[in-house]
Amino acid sequence: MSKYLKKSDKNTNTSALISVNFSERVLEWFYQYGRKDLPWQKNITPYRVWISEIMLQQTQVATVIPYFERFMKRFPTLKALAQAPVDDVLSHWSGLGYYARARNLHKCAITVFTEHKGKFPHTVDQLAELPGIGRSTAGAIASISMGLNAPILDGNVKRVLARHFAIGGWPGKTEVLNQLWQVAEAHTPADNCNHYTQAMMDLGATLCTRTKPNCQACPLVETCVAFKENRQLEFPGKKPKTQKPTKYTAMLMFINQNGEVYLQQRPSHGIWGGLWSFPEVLQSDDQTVFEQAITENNSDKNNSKNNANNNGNDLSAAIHKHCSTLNAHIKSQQLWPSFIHTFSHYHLHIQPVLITLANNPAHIAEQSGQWLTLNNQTNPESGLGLAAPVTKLLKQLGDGNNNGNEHLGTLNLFDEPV
DNA sequence: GAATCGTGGGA
DNA sequence: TTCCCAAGATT
Repeated sequence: MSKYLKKSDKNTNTSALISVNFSERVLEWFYQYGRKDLPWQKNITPYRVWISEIMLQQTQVATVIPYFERFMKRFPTLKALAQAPVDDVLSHWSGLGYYARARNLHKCAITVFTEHKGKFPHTVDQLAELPGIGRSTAGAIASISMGLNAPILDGNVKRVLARHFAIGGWPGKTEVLNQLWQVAEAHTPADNCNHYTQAMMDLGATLCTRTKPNCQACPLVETCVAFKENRQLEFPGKKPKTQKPTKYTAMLMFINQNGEVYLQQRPSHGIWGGLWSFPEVLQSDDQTVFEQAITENNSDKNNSKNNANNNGNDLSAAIHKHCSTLNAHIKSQQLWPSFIHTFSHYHLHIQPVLITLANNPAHIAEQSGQWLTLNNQTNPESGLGLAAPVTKLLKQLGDGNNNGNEHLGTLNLFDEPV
């Protein structure tokens, strides 16, 4: 029994008539005005549609297109993806964000390859059991690439349905979401479901936009409750806003005499899971604590023994600890301008520290890090997944130690050696 | 039910 | 500048 089985009495009498009329108008509009030339709309296969749907989760079409092209070139088939190292997959995902999508994508490819003989299962329920595929993505894959009758409920469809049926409240609330799924099911047609799915997304993306909806051109304008009452912008309900906290960290950019930099792989869970990044020290939720740890070094260099705050938790101590572990000898170091990187749920204040070494430390087997040449860190050629701020810093390093940076004059230079 | 999980573009 | 949020899923 399907989790998403329609109730037999869902479409009755007038609602059935509206339903038929609703989808017919949407389809008619689509055949004339819908998008049909997006990369994943050519050579439609479950594999290509799946990749596109995962990339498009919480990500705009314009952003996805170049990633999709590169990804398909590197991983043309499910088998190619299943057999690739996860680092390679993450490197082709670098910059897209939500990296669990890439890890699940790889896991899913392996699952389909080994447990389903390389073919995606042809039911929504089975698709939704696969890693990274939820109900809406399963519906999209099933309808678009397999011709099955299945509803979807992405951000576009939520907006169209919420306005047309005046369904209030934030869709993040379960009750609102359930209402939207109910009308999504009720109006998904038995025939041409593949085109209907595409059509609803196009409607939301090109006409029923968040601001300035083009209602005059909409095939649903005659029955749209929000239009009739001129309340389009009230739907869908807004997410309650919360203030994002700020966290603090220092990134240690070690560069050896060969011009190689030291990166280490992050744990597979948590932020930037599985990506490669600079060693981080002095992580804190407290601005004052962090800034004191940063500035203590050069503010009181001649009196460090008498400084009550110099308790070993400052930047200098953290750097020496890392150098000891890496067998690195410091030649010089400097603070680069700090900057803010904003995530979906917090701000991260990043203080980069460039540490130029006087030697070339040997690789240590039991450590998760490795020394990498600087010039080919640009994704995806690096073969490693890199977080956006790391890519940015590596680029600045490669461009010649921050030359041309207007903020260079504000750098605080350490004495050397510390 | 509430948190977590990225990034870049547009208003 | 600041805020919102885009083809959501998972824990």
